[in-house]
Parts: sequence; structure tokens; C-alpha cells
Amino acid sequence: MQQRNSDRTRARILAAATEEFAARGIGGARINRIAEVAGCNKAMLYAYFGNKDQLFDAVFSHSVELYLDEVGFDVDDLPAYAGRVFDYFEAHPDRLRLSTWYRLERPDGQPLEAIIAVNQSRLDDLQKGMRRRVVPRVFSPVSLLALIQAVATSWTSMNPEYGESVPNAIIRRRAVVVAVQKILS
Amino acid sequence: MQQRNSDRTRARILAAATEEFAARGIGGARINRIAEVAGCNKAMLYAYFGNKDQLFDAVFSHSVELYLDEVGFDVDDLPAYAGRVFDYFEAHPDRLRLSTWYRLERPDGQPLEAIIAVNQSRLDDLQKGMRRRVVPRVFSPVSLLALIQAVATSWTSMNPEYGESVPNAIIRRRAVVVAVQKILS
DNA sequence: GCAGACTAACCAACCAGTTGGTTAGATCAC
DNA sequence: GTGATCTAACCAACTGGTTGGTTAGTCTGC
Repeated sequence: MQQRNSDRTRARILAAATEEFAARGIGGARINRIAEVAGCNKAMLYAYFGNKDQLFDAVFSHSVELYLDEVGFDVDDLPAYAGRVFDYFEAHPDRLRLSTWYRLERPDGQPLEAIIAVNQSRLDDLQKGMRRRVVPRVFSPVSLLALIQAVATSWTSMNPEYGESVPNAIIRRRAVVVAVQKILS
Repeated sequence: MQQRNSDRTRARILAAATEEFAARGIGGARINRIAEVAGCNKAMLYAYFGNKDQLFDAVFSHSVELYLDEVGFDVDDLPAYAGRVFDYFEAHPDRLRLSTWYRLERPDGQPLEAIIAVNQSRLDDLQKGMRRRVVPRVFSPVSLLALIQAVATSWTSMNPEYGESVPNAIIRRRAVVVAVQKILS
């Protein structure tokens, strides 16, 4: 066990910050708590990441990177894509929370380059798919992407007031996939 | 113009608090700012609403009440219902933000009675609609409600990274209504 | 005149961010 | 190889400012 290791410390801070930001958001996160969970001094966070906002940026960018790496887009089978998005956020609810905090707490933050690029590439794919008659032309590419995204994450945006009546993951997943199939019909 | 009027002061506090909570959430809201915008002393908030959390409860409950009063549920025309939900949150984006903050910052808060009751009544309506063959049985009532809700608010949950490519309200509304029609087909 | 609407001034706790200094471990002269 | 030197990882303690919440007392409509 090394006592000093900048990579390891950096990673521990990032992990602790991810947990804290996902649970409490940018404003609600506490630097002290992150440092404590990371097992290092508060000053290290500032040495490695600058300040609280920049730390959140690092956390969120990393989270988006992981998402884009893991969930591949596929115009030829959009229901399956929706299923994968569902699976991903079912396995990593923290990452969806992170993006919700980002949307709420950074209403006019300048958009992330990486996401813009991915969005554009997906819109292009959809356009091509429409020309190839693989994707119906009922909706515009943007509308379709928004609908699929919303349907895939429909359960997480539900009120907690449903309680026990919320079905299990298998049934919820099927609802997502079938709904996207129907939207594309 | 009265200088002292408890109803009026209470209403001004509620309005200011709604604005502040919608913009910054529970943790991010500042009591001082609310008092300043309401044009009264901070101590009045505590006299009328107890504390910050209870003030948020009052704000959120009131917001939910307005929503339930204004957007009527109708099993016989669910696409139109989705359209009304869309219109409502297009006109009052603050109220959607409020409910998102609630979901994020009160993950284990005990559910609101009013919402539970409304949900149950809507699920019952859907069940009856399915028996009357007005609503297809492809999805369970809960699944259907979740899907419709998600589709109706699909645009607000979009990343800010789409920028200019987001279409205008009329086109977005049509996408919502058509999507629900297709889900029900 | 008095209940209760209202306020200025206050407080302990907390917060993001800083500072001055310590120490583990790599580097190098010999 | 090994002691001296240097670098950078690390930390306890602090700072200026803010926060939710309180209190003691003033004012006013009825």
C-alpha cells in the first residue's frame, strides 16, 4: 500500500465526488464530505481540480464519457437502443441523477463539446436512416431522439407517489422497448 | 394599500419562495433572498411557515394543487391529455422544475397524500377504460401513465446541448400528441 | 389598549477556499 | 551504496463570509 500516489488520490477524490454530487447536487455537495470519503485532505481537491464547480465538471464529463462509451447508438434497431439506455440507467441511477442536477443547476452553462458532437452524429445517423427507409419519417430526427430518450428513462422521472404499484425491471423494460417500437410504426 | 395584512404577506412569501425554489432547489434557495423579494422580514417566513423545509412543502403542495386543478385527466382521449400536459408545462416551466427538485432532493420523503389519491384514481380510470375497450391492453395502467407522462415532458428533459436544433412549440407539441397516439395504437 | 403583524439586530454553525509547513520518496553527487 | 538535496504529495489549522434560525422589542389596525 503506497502512501503517496497522485493518480490514486485523484481517482479516489473523483469517486467520492461522484457519489456526493449524484446524491446532493452541486449546491448541496459538501467539500468536507468529499474529502472525508476520499480519505484525504480538503486542500487536495483544490490542488487537483481547482474548485467545486470544476470538480463537478470533471465528475460529470467523466460520467458522460462512460455513458457514451458503453451505450452504442444503432439506427437499425432503435427499440434495442432504448432497451440498452434503460439497462444502463437501471444499473447506474447515479449517472442519470448527475445529468438531472446538471440540467437544473447549470441552466445556462455552456454546453459540453463532447455531447454536441455525439448529438449531431446521432441526428445525422437518423437522417440517413430515414433516407434508407429504415427509420420512418413521421417525426423529425430531433423529435425522435427526444422521444426515445424520454421513453427509455420514463420510470426514473416518475413520482415516488406510485410506491408499490411500480412493476419490476423486466416489465418496465418491455414497456420501454414496445413503446419505442410503436412510436416507430 | 394596507401596510399590514397577514394574508397578503403570506401570499407574497409563497410567490417569492416558489420563484426561488424553482430556480435553485431546496438546498440552493436562500431564505434572505426570498424575504427580500417578498418585501418583508425574514422572521415572517418562520412565523408563517415554520422553517425552510416546511416552506418548500407549502410551495410544492400549492404547485401540485394548481396542476391537478388545471390539467384534467381523460381516458377517452389520452393524446389530448398529453397535449394539455405539454401546454401546461410549456406555460409553467417553473412547476416542472419544482417537481424535479422534489424528486432529487427528497429521495425518501414520504409521498404526498394528494398525489397518491390522484394517481390511484387515474389508474382506476385506465383500468375501466381498458375494460370498456377504449384503452388498449398492451401496457399495464402504471406503465401507460409513466409513458404518457414521460412523452408529454420529453422536451424539458433534453440536454441543453441541442441548442438551435430544437424545434418550436407547435412542432414539439405535435410530436408529443402523435407519439401518444402511436403508443396507444 | 392590545393582539398580532412586523422589524433590526443578533447568533452559532457552517461553508468554500487558503496558508504555511511537513514528509515520503525520487534523484544525484561521490 | 549512501547521505545530501530536491520535488511534490499531503495536511492541520485558519479565514472571511454566509446560512438558517431566533429574540426582544416596535408599530398599527381594529
